[in-house]
Amino acid sequence: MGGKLAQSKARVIRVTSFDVAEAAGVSQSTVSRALAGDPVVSEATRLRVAEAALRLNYQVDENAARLRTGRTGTIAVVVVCRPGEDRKDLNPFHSALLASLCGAASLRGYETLVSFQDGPDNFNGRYEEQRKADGLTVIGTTENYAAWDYFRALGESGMHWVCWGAPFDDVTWIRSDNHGGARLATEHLIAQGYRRIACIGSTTSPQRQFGERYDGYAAAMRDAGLEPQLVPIDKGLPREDQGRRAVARLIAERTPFDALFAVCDPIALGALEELKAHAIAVPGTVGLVGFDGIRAGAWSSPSLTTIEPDFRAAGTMLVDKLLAGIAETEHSERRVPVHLLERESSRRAG
Amino acid sequence: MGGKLAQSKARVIRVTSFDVAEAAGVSQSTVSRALAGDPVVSEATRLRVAEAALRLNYQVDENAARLRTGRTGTIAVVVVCRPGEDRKDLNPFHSALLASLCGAASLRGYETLVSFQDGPDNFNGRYEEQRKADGLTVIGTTENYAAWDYFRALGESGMHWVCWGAPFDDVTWIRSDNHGGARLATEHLIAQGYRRIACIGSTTSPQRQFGERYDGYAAAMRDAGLEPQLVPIDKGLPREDQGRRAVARLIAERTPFDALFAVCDPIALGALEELKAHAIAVPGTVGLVGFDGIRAGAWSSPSLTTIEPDFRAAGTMLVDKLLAGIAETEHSERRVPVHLLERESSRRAG
DNA sequence: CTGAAAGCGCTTACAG
DNA sequence: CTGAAAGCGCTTACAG
Repeated sequence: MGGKLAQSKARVIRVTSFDVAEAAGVSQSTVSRALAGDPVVSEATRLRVAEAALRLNYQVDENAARLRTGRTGTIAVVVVCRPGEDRKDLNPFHSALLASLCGAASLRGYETLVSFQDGPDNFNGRYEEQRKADGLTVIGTTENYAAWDYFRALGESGMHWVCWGAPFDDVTWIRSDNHGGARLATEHLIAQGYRRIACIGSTTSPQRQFGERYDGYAAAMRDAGLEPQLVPIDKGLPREDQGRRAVARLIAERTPFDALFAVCDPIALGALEELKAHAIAVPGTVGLVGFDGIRAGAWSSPSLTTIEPDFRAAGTMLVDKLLAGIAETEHSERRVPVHLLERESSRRAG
Repeated sequence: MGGKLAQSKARVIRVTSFDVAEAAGVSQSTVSRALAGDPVVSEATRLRVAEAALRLNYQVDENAARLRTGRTGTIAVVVVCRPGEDRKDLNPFHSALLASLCGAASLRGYETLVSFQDGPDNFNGRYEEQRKADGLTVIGTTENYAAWDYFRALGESGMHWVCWGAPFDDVTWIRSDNHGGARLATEHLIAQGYRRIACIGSTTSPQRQFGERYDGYAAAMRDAGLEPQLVPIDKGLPREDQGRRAVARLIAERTPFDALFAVCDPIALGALEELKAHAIAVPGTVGLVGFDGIRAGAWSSPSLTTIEPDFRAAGTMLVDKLLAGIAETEHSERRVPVHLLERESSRRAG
């Protein structure tokens, strides 16, 4: 009975364009044209219709409109999560990227239809076929390989999509300028007078950006006549712990080093803690630069020099690349610009 | 010509339920029933239909389905921005809340339709009338009063909505347990032996939580027989600067204090910087507790003791309260639980 | 400039 | 268990 009542209440009197037509004394098709701003309707009619629509509190039923036109004005956004992970606990990077994406779409006149997906029972990228969106953006954790395989396969069928974070290169992606950023970081350390600069990172991580950052670092080192040196991270640990372990290992092995480039900020912050634990002065004895520009780096002691991608650009580039794909327009950019955020951890006097 | 070409390509061969019907040798209505899982169709038929649908790559046109049923399975989320502010540059708090909300909706089987709104030309909360969503959640900056007035007025018309961040109390909101959290913070400082505890905050801010936090602080002080003392923040400045200024003023005025409770973490971090600039030991000479549990506080030196709201709960509570409103069910919770995150800035030996 | 009509692709009573 | 038919509320040729 409660259910029936609720249902009958839900079936509230809907105002349709026919009601507006009657109130304005015109036909339903004229209402549609007038409200859509078709210049063919006379100003007087448009006004009468607009007034009636306002008075009746009329809104176009978008489902009916879309059924006719096929246009949705919507971009689907899928956030890939770790299976079993709490969907409500997205990390700050992905939260910021999601927000940037939604904001950029909004500026282009699109709404975003967001869903979180973590397993085969809820994978869905068929938004175009379902007529729920004009295209798809996929972001989220790199680690969910099943998800990325699913979307890569879907893409074969010609749907419009772009992504950030896929573990492979043969899809349409946007990424930070990792190579250029790592080069910036390394050249900065060299300019500060550091010479034995090690890189805490990985060349084999599914995180493509880690490899790209190592490459940028190594290129800058070689250009300066210096020997690149990789301190590999231990898989499966939290990033901070990977940083701590890497430094602990360097010290235990008595490897000489006077600076560290960490392929991401959390690794750098962990490394910083371990250096402090060993009473190694930063930046006095060892210089340190991270990558990503996370906020926490501004409050560490010393504050962390880092490479900061332009996040706002990230959202815009994803949206613009997607829209270009839909419109079959050229759009060659796919690297988000980065800049050096120089703080204390790399500031060596002289 | 390019436009025409693009259009003709867009008008790609759509697979409908009639195509599936033909392929499976049944009627269109049977296809609809079979794919919807109607138990009335025979297992053999269901299999034939499912196979044909898969082979033809068929997906239900959700616009047509919704036009018939009226259900959307979608929650609209409006993010209120500052007018003129870059929509792509949402602060970490709102990014996290947005992500939490989308994730929570996802767990309840809903997708979220996100839009960013900042001015009268793009205000839109008419998602139910437009049949784009079953209800609305509004989050974002408190400062955009025009936006909040718009949504409050809309709410009068009986639409389903809940919000976080409105500058008034007479709407359906979810908030942190600000009073309880401030009490926790204050009692913690008292337990650590601090007595002259000042509160950096405001009792008149449109940010309702600031007033609630001051009240909780004041209540805890009085319960302990101590005198509450408010250090008001200067309007219109970045939060960090408000913290710096407040501490500078306390020192300039030679007001005695041995601890500070800041009504939010950024204010606390600014206060911490100013204390350090004056060589005042934290927590040795002055104890400090913030509110919000932002990540940066974990990396400050000393790290910041704070009150952390349960963000995951925030998204869930918003979604559940909205869904309860739609279903006309009881849902009385509206305070997100908080807990004390004890770190270094308040840890006084003895 | 306006109206009558077709049709977008479904779901769901109604019959059988 | 299945099919024929109505109808959800629009947009847009087609006529006038």
